[in-house]
Amino acid sequence: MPRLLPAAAGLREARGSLPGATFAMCHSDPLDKNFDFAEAEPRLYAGWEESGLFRADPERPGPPFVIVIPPPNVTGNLHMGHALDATLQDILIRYHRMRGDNTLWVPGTDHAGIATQNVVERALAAEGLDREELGREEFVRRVWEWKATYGGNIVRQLRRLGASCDWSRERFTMDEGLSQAVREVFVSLYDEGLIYRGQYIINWCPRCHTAVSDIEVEHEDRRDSLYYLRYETEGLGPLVVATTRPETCFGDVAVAVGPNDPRYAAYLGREARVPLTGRLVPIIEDAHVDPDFGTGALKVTPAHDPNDFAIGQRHGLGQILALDESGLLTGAAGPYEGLDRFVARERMLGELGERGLLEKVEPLEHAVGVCYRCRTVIEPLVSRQWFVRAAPLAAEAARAVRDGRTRLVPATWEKTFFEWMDNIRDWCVSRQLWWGHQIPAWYCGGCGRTVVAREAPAACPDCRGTGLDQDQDVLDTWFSSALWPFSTLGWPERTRDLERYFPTTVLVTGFDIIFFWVARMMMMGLKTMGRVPFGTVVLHPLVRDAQGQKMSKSKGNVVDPLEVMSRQGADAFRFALAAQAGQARDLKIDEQRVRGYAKFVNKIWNAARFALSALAEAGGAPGAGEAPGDGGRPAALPDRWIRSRLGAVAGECRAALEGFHFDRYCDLLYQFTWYEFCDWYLELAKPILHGQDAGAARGTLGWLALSLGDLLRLLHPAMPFVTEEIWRRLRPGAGSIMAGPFPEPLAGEADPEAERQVRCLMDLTRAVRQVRSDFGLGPGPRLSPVVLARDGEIGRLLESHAPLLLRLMGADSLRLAGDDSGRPPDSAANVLDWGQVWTPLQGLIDPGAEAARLSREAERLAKDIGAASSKLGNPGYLAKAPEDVVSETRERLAALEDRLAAVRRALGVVGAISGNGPGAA
RNA sequence: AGGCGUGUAGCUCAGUGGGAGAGCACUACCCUGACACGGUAGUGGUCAAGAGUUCAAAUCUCUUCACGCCUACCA
Repeated sequence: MPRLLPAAAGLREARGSLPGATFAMCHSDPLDKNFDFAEAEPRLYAGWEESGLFRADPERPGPPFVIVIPPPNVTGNLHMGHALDATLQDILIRYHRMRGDNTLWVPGTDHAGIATQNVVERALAAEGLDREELGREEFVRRVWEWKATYGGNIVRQLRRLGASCDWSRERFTMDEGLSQAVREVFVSLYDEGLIYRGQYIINWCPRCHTAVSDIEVEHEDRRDSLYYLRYETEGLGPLVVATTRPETCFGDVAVAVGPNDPRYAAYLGREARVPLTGRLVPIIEDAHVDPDFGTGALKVTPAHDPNDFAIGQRHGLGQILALDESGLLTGAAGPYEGLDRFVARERMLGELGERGLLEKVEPLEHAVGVCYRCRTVIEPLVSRQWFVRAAPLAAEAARAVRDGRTRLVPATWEKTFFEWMDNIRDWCVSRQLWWGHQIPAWYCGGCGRTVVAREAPAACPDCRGTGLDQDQDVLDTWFSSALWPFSTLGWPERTRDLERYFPTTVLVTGFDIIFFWVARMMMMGLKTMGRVPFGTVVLHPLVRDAQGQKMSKSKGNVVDPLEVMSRQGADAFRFALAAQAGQARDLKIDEQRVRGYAKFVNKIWNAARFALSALAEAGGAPGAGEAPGDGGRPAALPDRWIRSRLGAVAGECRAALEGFHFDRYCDLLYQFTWYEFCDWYLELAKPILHGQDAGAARGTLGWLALSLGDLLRLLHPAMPFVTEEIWRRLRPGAGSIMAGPFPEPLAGEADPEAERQVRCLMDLTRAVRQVRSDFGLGPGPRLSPVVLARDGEIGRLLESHAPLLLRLMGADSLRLAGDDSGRPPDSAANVLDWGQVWTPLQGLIDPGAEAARLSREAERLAKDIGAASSKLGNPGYLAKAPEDVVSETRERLAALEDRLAAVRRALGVVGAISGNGPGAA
């Protein structure tokens, strides 16, 4: 009678109190040859969502395991980076959920200031509208409207991937609660003097019409020109200055030369005439000037160059704005006023040439700053902006990483992190946009006082005037994302979620936003919460195309994850991403590889098909929880073996996931599933299942079902859909596979004896198959191998499994022969007497080719034997190498020698067949 | 300029002190009753180059070469 398997024999049942779930009927026929992912994925996902298994409950027991998703842009569509990010997070979340941890995965989206504003502006342009026409209020209303219509894309797309987020906790960076968090942080940092407003040189995008922070400027190498301009002086002849931006000369306030530069000693204290304007500026010396670059003289334009700005400060020089916010020349440029900077440059060069003020032009390769959003050349500009004083915050963040409160994985990123944190500059947080968190600062029209407050003040605290105007700027979008780990949990309210789930456990993201996001979350988390916002940061590679090129629309090499999923299925896609998520910096996504894992999904599906049909044949599925057998331990060798191996693999999977080695986890399961579970276990189980012994068949069937279930559980975090679909057929009514448990190695299941015996069966089988293959026999001819059984145990093993071996080998009979060498075989392959097998094969083989092949093998073996024996003849090795290493080498040497002997015997046989081949050497 | 990283089979990549591995591709044979999206057996490598440390180096150290990325105020 089948009975319930005792817990000790199976893998632990679910702990905790995850809600049981009921599911809709399975639709596809269990006997379909392929998994119909297109049908199953949406159905399964809907079932999961309804079941409530994604939802976190702070009152449940269990250690918290919390991830906040890196919020994608609300206007965005799922790209490869998101897909990788979400896959890795989902693997961790599902693994920990199955383990019984109290898991929470917070999803959400980012309002993405510039990006979103640009997108909506483009859409309006298509309607013939522009933002200025609409006015701020109407424009912002349109953006919200846009968000309502299109903002759900990415969230739906994450569902297609199988992401098990807690959608009841979905957040948006401009939600009321999160906006409140933003104001709260801004005001308290201002009160502490960590936020200030000031007139400094900043990076200005003339297309987006806004300031951008230093890290939002990307540098592109460009071939440009270096122009040598003559600045006339009184009596001393012209002073030649090299510049790449001649149009900024209208903003020049000085010419600087290096300290103690003998070439220019006479010029110091004199004045130079700015070309085309006739304006006189002082000639000064400053340490910044590199005497070896250009002419060793530098024009100083404090309003339009960060270095010149610093020089201007040092020397108390003024500033002249030569360019406006659209990149057009100002009134300072006289006749050039109103011209675009690049147009003006061309025209000026003509005039300079005509007037003999252009000494020469040299080609120059240099880096040009461009806007990371629209790639327009950035114009440094003096402007009044809000800044976060970053150094003290960064110092805390760096300390937290140095003392291990937050760990970066892989740790090599720590150096990069410190490098930046130790050299951090103040963060310009104001943006001249309409879409975003408006800065909570008000200016009194009466007395000019600035009021920074959580809510709009009714009147000026100084003059009581009511004419207060709020700052028109909004905050950098990264300001609100920096608060994400706690703002999403309800802060500044003291919520139950915040208490239970903060700090979060792991942050998973690409290394490209370490500075933009990770560092700033650390700074804000430490400042605001007094704790690091996450314990571990997992930095994954960046996804590239199959050639390793960055994906971009202009290159046309963008691979759409949705398309890949619709062709190959979400499971295959996820598995491909995770299997390649090693410690490298690039992840090359190639659909061929995804296709390979789709085959793997098919392999799993068919293994299940086999098991399910065997269960059905046995008269109603006993279910994986039921198995006959004694004392809950498997009796048959294949079952003992697979239980032992499953336990070991479960342990390795756990270790891989705990260490964030997603690639190892995937590789492990791919190899085990295909080459052990399918190729060997199922094959070894077949004769038992189809055999005469009904009790044995029932027993193996139970273990087969149980083991398949455990395998599915191991695979589930990476391949949620197919594993769930099979699980429901395998254990109807048992609830979702995602409720766990995740298999773990149990001491009672390790069975080294069974593993050794199965290895031996495998070696023997392989040896015979090799004979068959080497001689090109095909499956037709029946063989009668003779095995040299050199010890009683092996003999008994072979005798007890003779039918199995005959089946595997395709042999008619299997004979055991004694051996007089007395050496115990350590590799069963070596006990086959090939000569006995081959002798009757005369006429079926090509002796010449066979002799050549065997000679090559003999050569290789001799080389390996030479290496191993010289090692064993080395006194240093024997003295210093660990004992197990030495004995391993001895065993290997013996095995190699056995093999060589067999190959030589074989050569003798081949020689005998050919009549003149190489003799038995 | 500085920092980081990479270089292992045709391709994509694991492997961090003791037998050079995986997937794909390739070759041969096989539609064996889960799967031809399959099975079996194979081919293929001076682990970029050189030197050093060690009984022992793909692995540790140094140098060189090639490539990539990041940071940076050479106008």
